[in-house]
Amino acid sequence: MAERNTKRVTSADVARMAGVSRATVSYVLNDTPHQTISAGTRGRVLDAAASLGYAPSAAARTLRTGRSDVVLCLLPDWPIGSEVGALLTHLSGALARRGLTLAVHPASREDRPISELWKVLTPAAVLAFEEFSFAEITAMRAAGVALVVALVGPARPEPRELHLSQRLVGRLQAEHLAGLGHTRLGYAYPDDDRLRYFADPRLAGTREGCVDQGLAQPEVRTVPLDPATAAEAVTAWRAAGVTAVCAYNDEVAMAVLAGVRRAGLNAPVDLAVIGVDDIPVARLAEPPLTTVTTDQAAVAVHLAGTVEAAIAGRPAPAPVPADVVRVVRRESA
Amino acid sequence: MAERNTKRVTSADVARMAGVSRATVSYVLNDTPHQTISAGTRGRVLDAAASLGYAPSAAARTLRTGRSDVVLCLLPDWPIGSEVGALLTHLSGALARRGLTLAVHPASREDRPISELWKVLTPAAVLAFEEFSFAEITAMRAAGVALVVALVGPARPEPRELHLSQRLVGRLQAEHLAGLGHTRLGYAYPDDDRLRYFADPRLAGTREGCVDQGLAQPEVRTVPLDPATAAEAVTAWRAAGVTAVCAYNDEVAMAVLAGVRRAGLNAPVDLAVIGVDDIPVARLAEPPLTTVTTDQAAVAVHLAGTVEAAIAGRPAPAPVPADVVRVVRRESA
DNA sequence: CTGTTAGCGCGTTCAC
DNA sequence: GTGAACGCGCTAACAG
Repeated sequence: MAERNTKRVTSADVARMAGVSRATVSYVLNDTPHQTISAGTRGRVLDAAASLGYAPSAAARTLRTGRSDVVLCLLPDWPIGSEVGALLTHLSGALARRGLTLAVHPASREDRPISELWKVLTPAAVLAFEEFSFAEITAMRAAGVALVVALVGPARPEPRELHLSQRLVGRLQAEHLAGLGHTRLGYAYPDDDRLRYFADPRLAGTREGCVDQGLAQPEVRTVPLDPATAAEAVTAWRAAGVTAVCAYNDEVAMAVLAGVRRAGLNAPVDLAVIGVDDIPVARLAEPPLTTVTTDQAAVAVHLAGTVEAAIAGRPAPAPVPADVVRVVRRESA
Repeated sequence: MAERNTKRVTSADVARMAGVSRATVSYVLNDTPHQTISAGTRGRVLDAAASLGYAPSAAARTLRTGRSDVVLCLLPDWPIGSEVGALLTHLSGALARRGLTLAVHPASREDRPISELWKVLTPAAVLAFEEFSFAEITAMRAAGVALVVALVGPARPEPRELHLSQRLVGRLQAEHLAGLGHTRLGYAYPDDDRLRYFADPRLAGTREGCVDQGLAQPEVRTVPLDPATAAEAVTAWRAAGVTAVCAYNDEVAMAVLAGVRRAGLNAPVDLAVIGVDDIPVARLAEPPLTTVTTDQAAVAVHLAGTVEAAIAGRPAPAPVPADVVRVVRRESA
């Protein structure tokens, strides 16, 4: 109640109020194992801490332990969609429940090199959408960062954390279209090269789905967000016998729809289209866009579990289940 | 070069290598005023620091000075668009050039209260999109946070940092439509109540623009992202003699366009529409959407200047110029 | 068992 | 230009 802060409340203040030493305060507040503190003392310390509004100084703790409770997430300089925004929001909550704080850092060319960043924040873990160099990884590890992950990127020794859900997305698109009776699929690949680390696993998933459903491999075409160019792609697909296309995301899907109209055709009768993300304008498309959504909350929980396990030195949790992705059926497919 | 890190490099290492005391290292590296260090010593310290790859521990510095170089930006739990994403990216760069590090924290209900957050990070400044309580503000100030700003929100004593650019956006929409000969405007207000802190200043700008251009006040209608409901709004506008509408953003604008089609009409002949943001799918709309964009880099630089000034105790810089906003002309208006 | 004393981690800054 | 203390929480060693 009495929160008439003027200066920072330190553990010394709590100790004084509870009539114990600072060490005791620390033991109580951290539930230190192998230290037995009487219930009475414990209660007095907890009460004092609460009534003073005590929050330990992260700086001091970090200085002492060599590692902060911050999980640093480096954003790429390429456009990230609302999907990633939602993921981060959920990740923030999931980490908070584990006593970790998410700090997101939007990259920018004018920025200092990332080494500056982690040296400055001494994070417990670093997540990134872009690749780290080997030198960077070893340097961070040496500096005490428990987990360093590139969420996406070329699948090397082990697959990336976010690959699985991306693959599931692509697979589900193919399954949905196959279920509608389509046998010849197209794949609308994004024009921005920087998106390939997301696009490749999605396309791989679609390929897998085609194999499973006994369909031929999809006809892949790059589709920029431009009606005229998209119309050319549509014409080419039609000439190849394609009757339905999986798009990298809803934006590309809407470009395909614009291309269909521009070509004087109609979706889904002339060409069915399915996107990814269910962005707000997907339902405003002409026709409203069928799309695949991901349960970002579930992915976030998995990611948080992976981070926590790495920090505690425990093995990583089981991968996300296949039902994190789901089709939102509208008129376009 | 020799960056074979194994442990953290500390100022003691630099001091040893340069053959001076730690105090001297600190003075050299911080360019401390009123401390005269000979050029020779200076050079040796700088060389040692560089060759060791020395980066001061932020934790120790924060512990000592009571304030970190982190600028904390709290995101709201309501959907933020790519506009804000771009702003943050530029802000990150602009702050970095001033020696400050941006840490973005996506809010979430499951999160701990924000007091936990700033107590833990001891940021130099806190920016937020939501309102702080008076108690929170005083507590943060007392804890050493130099600047606490709610970027948007009800304009109280002084207007919010981001109000001006929002007003300029709304004003420019009205001016553009007036320039096209329209005399009776509509305003498409977003359905999500949490967006009103952005929507209100935009609408206020449109009202100002109408006054300046000698037009009647705009006919305001709430437009959800749903074609059927949007069609009703379109019909009502038409009945009221409205020939052009300013939309809160591109998504709402695309809803209006969907409503126009649903009502069996055509844009821009039956109703002209102008959006805000120039999201990627705006050019894919039917017809392609005319919209207003903001130079987020300029806004970010202004914001960074405000933060820097507050930390240094200097007066705030001049507000952003009117030309941070610009019309992207396409077919819808 | 219960709790205390003491020193560390690292950059900053005052006094000599 | 240097020695030394400080900021604050953690934890090994130790006393009652």
